[in-house]
Amino acid sequence: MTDINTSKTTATTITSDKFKVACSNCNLRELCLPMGFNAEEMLRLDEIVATRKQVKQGQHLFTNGDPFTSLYAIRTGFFKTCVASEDGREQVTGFQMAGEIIGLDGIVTDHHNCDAVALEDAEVCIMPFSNVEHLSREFPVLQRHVHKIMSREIVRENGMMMMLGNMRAEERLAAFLLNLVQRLHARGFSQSELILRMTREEIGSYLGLKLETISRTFSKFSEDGIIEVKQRYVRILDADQLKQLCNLQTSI
Amino acid sequence: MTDINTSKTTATTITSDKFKVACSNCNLRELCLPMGFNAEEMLRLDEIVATRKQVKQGQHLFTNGDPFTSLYAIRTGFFKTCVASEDGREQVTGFQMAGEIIGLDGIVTDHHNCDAVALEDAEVCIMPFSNVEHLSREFPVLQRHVHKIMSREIVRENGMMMMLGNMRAEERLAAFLLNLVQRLHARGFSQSELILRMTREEIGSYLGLKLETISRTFSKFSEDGIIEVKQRYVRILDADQLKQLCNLQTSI
DNA sequence: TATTTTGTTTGACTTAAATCAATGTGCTAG
DNA sequence: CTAGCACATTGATTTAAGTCAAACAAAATA
Repeated sequence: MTDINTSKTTATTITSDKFKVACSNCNLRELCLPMGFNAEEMLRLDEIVATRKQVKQGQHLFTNGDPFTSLYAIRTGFFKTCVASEDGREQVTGFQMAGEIIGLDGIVTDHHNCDAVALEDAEVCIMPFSNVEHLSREFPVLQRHVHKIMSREIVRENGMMMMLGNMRAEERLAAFLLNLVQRLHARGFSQSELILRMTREEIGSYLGLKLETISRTFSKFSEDGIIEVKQRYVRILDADQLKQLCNLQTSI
Repeated sequence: MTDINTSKTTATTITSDKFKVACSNCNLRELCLPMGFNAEEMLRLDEIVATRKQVKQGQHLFTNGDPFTSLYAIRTGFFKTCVASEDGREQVTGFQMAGEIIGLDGIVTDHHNCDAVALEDAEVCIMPFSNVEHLSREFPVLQRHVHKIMSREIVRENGMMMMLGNMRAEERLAAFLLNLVQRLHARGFSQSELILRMTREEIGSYLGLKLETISRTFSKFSEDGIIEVKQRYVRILDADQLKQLCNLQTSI
């Protein structure tokens, strides 16, 4: 377990390289660095990411109905977003990790339309949306980036609709694992092993399945030699077979 | 059938009032009218909606993989958007009517990530996205509006995920009908009757169900006196019961 | 008008996943 | 160390929706 995404155990050892990679996308300042800004422009961009916030495991970053003021760029930690129906059924709509943005759901109504909950201790950058908009007017490259972030979320959710509408349990779980591992890999973690930050029930909610089905499907994959599972630890033994299982393009 | 959304039969009779309402949202010029722009500013905004395009029934407005250059504001007609998996399964991701925007899926990758198909003869405004971005920098109110359009789509898709992940066939169809009729009502059409522009199969694809299930559920609703169905014509007899069936907030 | 074609309804049967239930596992805290 | 708790696994059974198939209706075409 050298390379794995065990934040608590290895958080102190991941000091420079890993951390830089993991956070390379995590706020707009770092993000715009490779876009050729000068020092002064960088300072301006810093205005929108000056404030940081710690969120303890289990705590809500925001809740459905909260007034919308800011987007949040995740620096460290892991979140879920979920919506609830009137009669209490809950649907996890996404899992977000370092470098990803939460809060886009609030723009349209000026209040949030889902809950964001930390699945482990986390740190976020608070980006007041009026600042984002103001600076977007000044820096076209930032404006385009904000648009891309929103468009990416729309495309991701299109893929989720395909998954929930058309795919069988095995396909869904395969696509889910591949997507997770791919995103972790882009942050410098292993391609073949990961620690799940969520329960079987949360995975089930996300994939439109019950927790028992998730458990059974994990066991099936394990028996077939496709993965090795032990509690939250998952190692991918046969990525090709996993890819074959899901004909969905998890490209984004 | 006085008030119903029969575009072909009544298109010529809907000249002034109805047409204005139906199209009140249909492009940025009309949309920004109530925002207090002066004539000169209006002319500037006209730049991005100068071009119109006709799309015949069955034709693609754009196709997955097409280079992304523009958003499209629907003036008249009805579209579906859909994504396909590698093995050919198709998922309808949305139905769009006059006043709504298509093409947001293309921003993130500079090419489109779904197909947009006209379900009846349609006219759209072509809005080159670079123009939209340019003018957004100049007019904060337009910038905010563009952000809201994207956020609304994200929230809508969150609701779809709840639907596809948690709701039963009856709930899905009830929510679908209520949503359609509500959007039509906002455009000046009847609250209680509508003409479906799509097949049972397309409804099924959208709702994650098979066409036979759609047909059976229509029949069930009809037997229960909740709706009257005859082919594509639907009249809602008991909206309350329909609302009770779906505990989903179809607010947006 | 006759004839395909396309879309819809309905019935009989199957199945994937849900539900219900029991047991197992590994933390956490006293 | 062990008691309690949250989470996970596995088995038995049920069920909502899918599948297969036939008949029907409406629209398009000849």
